[in-house]
Amino acid sequence: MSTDVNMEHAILESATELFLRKGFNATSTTEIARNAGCNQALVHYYYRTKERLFEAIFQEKIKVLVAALLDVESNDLPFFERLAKRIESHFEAIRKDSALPLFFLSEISANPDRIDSIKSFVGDLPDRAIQKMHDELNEEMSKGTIRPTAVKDLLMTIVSMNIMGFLGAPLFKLMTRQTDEAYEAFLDGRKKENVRVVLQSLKP
Amino acid sequence: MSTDVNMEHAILESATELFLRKGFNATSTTEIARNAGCNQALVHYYYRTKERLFEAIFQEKIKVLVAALLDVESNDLPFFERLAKRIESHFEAIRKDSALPLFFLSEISANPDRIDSIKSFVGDLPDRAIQKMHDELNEEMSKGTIRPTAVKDLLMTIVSMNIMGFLGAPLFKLMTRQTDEAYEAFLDGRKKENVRVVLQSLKP
DNA sequence: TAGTTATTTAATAATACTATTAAATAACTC
DNA sequence: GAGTTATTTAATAGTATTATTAAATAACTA
Repeated sequence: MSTDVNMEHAILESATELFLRKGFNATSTTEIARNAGCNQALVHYYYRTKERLFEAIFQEKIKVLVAALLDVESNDLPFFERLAKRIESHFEAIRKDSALPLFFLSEISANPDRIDSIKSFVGDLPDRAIQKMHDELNEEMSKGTIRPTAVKDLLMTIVSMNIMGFLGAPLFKLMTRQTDEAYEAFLDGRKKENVRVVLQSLKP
Repeated sequence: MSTDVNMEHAILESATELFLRKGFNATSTTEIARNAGCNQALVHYYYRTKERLFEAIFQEKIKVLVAALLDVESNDLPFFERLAKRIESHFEAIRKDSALPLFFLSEISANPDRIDSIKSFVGDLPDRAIQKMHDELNEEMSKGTIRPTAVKDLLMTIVSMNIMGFLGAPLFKLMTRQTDEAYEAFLDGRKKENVRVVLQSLKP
């Protein structure tokens, strides 16, 4: 935490950390203030309400998520290599902010209205990304290089494979009795494994 | 809710529903009581504290989870068919209680101590299941019918594929603009798709 | 039916939390 | 440096929450 030259920012960082780890309801503005090193009233001075503070963070994190899903502006590699690159890039994006998936899923579950906040934000970006992928898949299918494949299924498979290792970390560590280090190493291997599984699943 | 012949049970059901949907912190004993149709003090009469009530439910749901992961007492089919059966059975187990994965993941994230509660409960069950699968895989590998495969990777792939469709439902529905019905149909298809992807990933 | 125990409620103590206000301090402007 | 604005704090109103207690009601037992 940068020496509070900017307390407003320190509060945002403190709140981000706590909201991501413990969720909206389990985090109090008192705790946010303590963690940021200021008086509790200051949290309200800058953000008026806990809800607004949360919204600010939620919106910011939606940006990160959307970027992670779509930013993979790909090059002119052949299909399979291009796809491999995207999967790896998606994997790395999640690794960088690995608390995000659970954060979104639980906050949406606890308060479904928040999905509107996402809806208005992402607009038609997903549609365009899906359309693009659709075209790419069609081209390969007509060449017979991949089996008939629905975009939704491919996307679901990629996201499933890439997210679960991070999402389920505590439970997997427990079930497989792995230390934190061993699990980190395991995750490293998953990146390649995910690519392999997805690509192989497309083979005719 | 069965006409409260048994209010203790009604409270448990009410709390289960609310805890699963909104999590521990977002659920008050007042709400649990209202939802069960009784006075708030009765919740404490039967369960003393909110924490104990939660523990009771958490423990009960661990049983369900463990059963879902391990109960697949399989028959004497050939390897690939046996595995397919297990994957489908796992998929159905999750579908039956599809709020459980998020419930565990978020409660553990919000309060990591809860993992001890799981640890003491499951004992060496995971170890034995993993060992068993390990033996089965080794047998196939030595016959050359599957590629070299680590149990952990195979398990992670199966769980990833089977859980994500339920876990990510709200977000996937949003991203792909599917109605609830369309998404249900999509999930139906996922069961077979998951089996296909996993089996294909084992091919040498 | 009288007495005993179990269930349920109303009332409330104790606490924690969000948000506001007024005052104090620091930073800035001219 | 005086005046103005921005930042920060202490104090607190208002509310919700968990948990307890004592009393009321229902169920059971002999």
